[in-house]
Amino acid sequence: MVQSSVSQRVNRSKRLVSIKDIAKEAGVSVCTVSLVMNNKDHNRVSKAVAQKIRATAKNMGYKPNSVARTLRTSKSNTLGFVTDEIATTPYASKVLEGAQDAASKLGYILLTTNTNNDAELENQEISALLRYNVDGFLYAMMFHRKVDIPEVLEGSPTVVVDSEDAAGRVPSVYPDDELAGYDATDCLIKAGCRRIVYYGSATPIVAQGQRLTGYRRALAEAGIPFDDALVVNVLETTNAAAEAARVFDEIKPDGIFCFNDVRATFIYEAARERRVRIGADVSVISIDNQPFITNVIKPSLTTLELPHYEMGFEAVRQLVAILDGDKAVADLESDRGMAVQRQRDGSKTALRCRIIERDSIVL
Amino acid sequence: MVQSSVSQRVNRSKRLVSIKDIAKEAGVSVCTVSLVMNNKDHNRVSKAVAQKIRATAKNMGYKPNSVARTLRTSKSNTLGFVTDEIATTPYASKVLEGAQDAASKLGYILLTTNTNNDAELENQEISALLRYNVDGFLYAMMFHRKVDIPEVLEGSPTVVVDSEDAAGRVPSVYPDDELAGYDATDCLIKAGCRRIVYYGSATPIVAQGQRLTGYRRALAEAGIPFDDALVVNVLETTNAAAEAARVFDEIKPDGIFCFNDVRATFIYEAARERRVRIGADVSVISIDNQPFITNVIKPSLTTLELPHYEMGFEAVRQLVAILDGDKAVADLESDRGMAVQRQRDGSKTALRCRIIERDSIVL
DNA sequence: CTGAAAGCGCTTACAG
DNA sequence: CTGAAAGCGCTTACAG
Repeated sequence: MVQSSVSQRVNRSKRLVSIKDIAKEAGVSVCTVSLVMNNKDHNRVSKAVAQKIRATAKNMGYKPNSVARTLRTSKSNTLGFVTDEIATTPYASKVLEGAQDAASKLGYILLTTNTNNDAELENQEISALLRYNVDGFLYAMMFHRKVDIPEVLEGSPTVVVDSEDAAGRVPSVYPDDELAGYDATDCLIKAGCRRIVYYGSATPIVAQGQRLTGYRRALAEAGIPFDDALVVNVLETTNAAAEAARVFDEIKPDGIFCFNDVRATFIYEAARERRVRIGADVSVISIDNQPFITNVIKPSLTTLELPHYEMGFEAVRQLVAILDGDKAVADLESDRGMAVQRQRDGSKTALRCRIIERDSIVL
Repeated sequence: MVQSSVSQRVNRSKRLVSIKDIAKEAGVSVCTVSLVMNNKDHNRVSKAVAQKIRATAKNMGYKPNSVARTLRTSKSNTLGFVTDEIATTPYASKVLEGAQDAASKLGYILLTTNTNNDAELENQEISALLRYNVDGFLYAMMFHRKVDIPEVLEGSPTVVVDSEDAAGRVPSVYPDDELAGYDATDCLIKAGCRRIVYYGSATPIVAQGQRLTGYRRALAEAGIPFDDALVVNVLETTNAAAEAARVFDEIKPDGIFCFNDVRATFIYEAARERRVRIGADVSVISIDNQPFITNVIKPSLTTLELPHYEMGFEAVRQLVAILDGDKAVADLESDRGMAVQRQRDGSKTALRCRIIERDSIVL
């Protein structure tokens, strides 16, 4: 056994000071103490007594027991954070960080659990959280998709993070991929590009469709006709290199909007082989902001950042608004929340992606 | 307010079935039910009664209330997971995933909190977890260092993750950086390298010193004299490129062991400029396994992977062993745990880094 | 083999 | 303004 286990175990028996202890010490009843400790003493307890109670509580180092309070009130100030698979994508765990920050500011803590994309395990884990009386759930996915809310969650306030409830019933917070497609394309247009390739994903995920839609909208607004031949959808594992070659050899665009940073590396490689200078001969923009890519490849890649932190933060804000009412979250401000624009449609909240300007766009 | 908030709020009042309900239904007392539900009925409750209780419990969908049990027993089966700053490093949140998996298998759940490297916030957050009666703590850092355990944690069983308790008192689980340095260097030696550069970190973090030590041990074992001139410590932000150039222009090694993948990209760039072929003219190995680097650069980079998942898993295993005894964790097996070798020294557990072979080493 | 009772720490009507 | 009492759901001696 580990060396220090014994000495550590000893301390476990230490009983914390309770409301009863301070009642005895202050010479009042427990209910008076309770009133005061919950700041419900106004016009119910004399100033002097309240004063004394507060003082002795402080002296004795009183900390309210959340477990007891939960049992009594069946309100735990606790949120279940359920993920399908955390962190297969780097930085996706920023979602958790945002959720934790918001929760902390609102007086909540998070019970987190990972379902490994296993429906049975998911059920078990959620049931476990339920037994701990969590007040609500964050149902967080690894990427933007239409998702079915598990049945066990019915009856518990829930907010979906980085996905949309397929049934359209549960509030959902996710990136505005249409706007990201628009912003990225618009950025190229503003840089003077007129022949813009969308180097997209051949997998029909939500982001692909919406980013393409945004691409088309930006073109339309600029009066540039849409040309199907400029849409090149690829798979990282199969035809990405070949299609990147074709982009330069046949299409010869002046701007390229890549679905993500990884795909952009194929464009970079093809450009290098042809001595096409990105940031000088052709402009490139993409989405994801994986610093290990965007800062490492030359020239550094201009890209849009998915609002991971903000999604977590906003989802908690909405969940607590459901739980405790809008006033409870009124003065909650995200440190970085100002960077995103919300776009609401019923119970859906699409968060704008921030653009990170680097050197891959021709000035 | 969000559309569905009202319908969601309604369900909150739903009371779950309790031990009392099933006692009434089965015509027995609550304590008999309690005994049975906790499988303590052997030789204390008749088989028939136990049978009946189990059946009605199942019928009524009984779920034990963990909050009540915690209040009564002051054992919550709950662990506090405290991080300094989650996920500034991609995949570092694998630590959490490993911890969650182990916790789930051992019947624990995690309360997670983020201190943002703020001592005051850290105190608050830990105090909050204490109020929820967590049985113990994981104190998880973002990278391997000597760390001071906050005072609030005293008295609570704690295991440090990805760092070492500076005082040497609290059990600590971290990567075996010395062995990583040894393994990386040894891998180059086995590939025939004799003139091996250690392209390290100019920041004196724990990993730097230990990897260098491992490098020297491997050299010594192979009978290769250590040459201080082959140690090139750099900073990513300042002299990495210049020093990488010097490695090729002056030192001309046949093998390069890079402190991490990001540094390896400087070596790659310098090699490319000089038309030195990595994987053919010179062998390169590094540490981190950031797939976005290692798989993207050509040739793909052979590298060692930090045991993030395993550290989280192992730390929970040790913590629960302290809490519930060694037998409680006896049949816990990590899905991937077999890939690591533990190296124990008192309360310290160093986990081996797995080597991921790719194409940057000359065959 | 089974039940009555106390109690974990707290909150909340209720009575005075 | 203050206190006695009940109860949240459970477990654990104790008695029979």
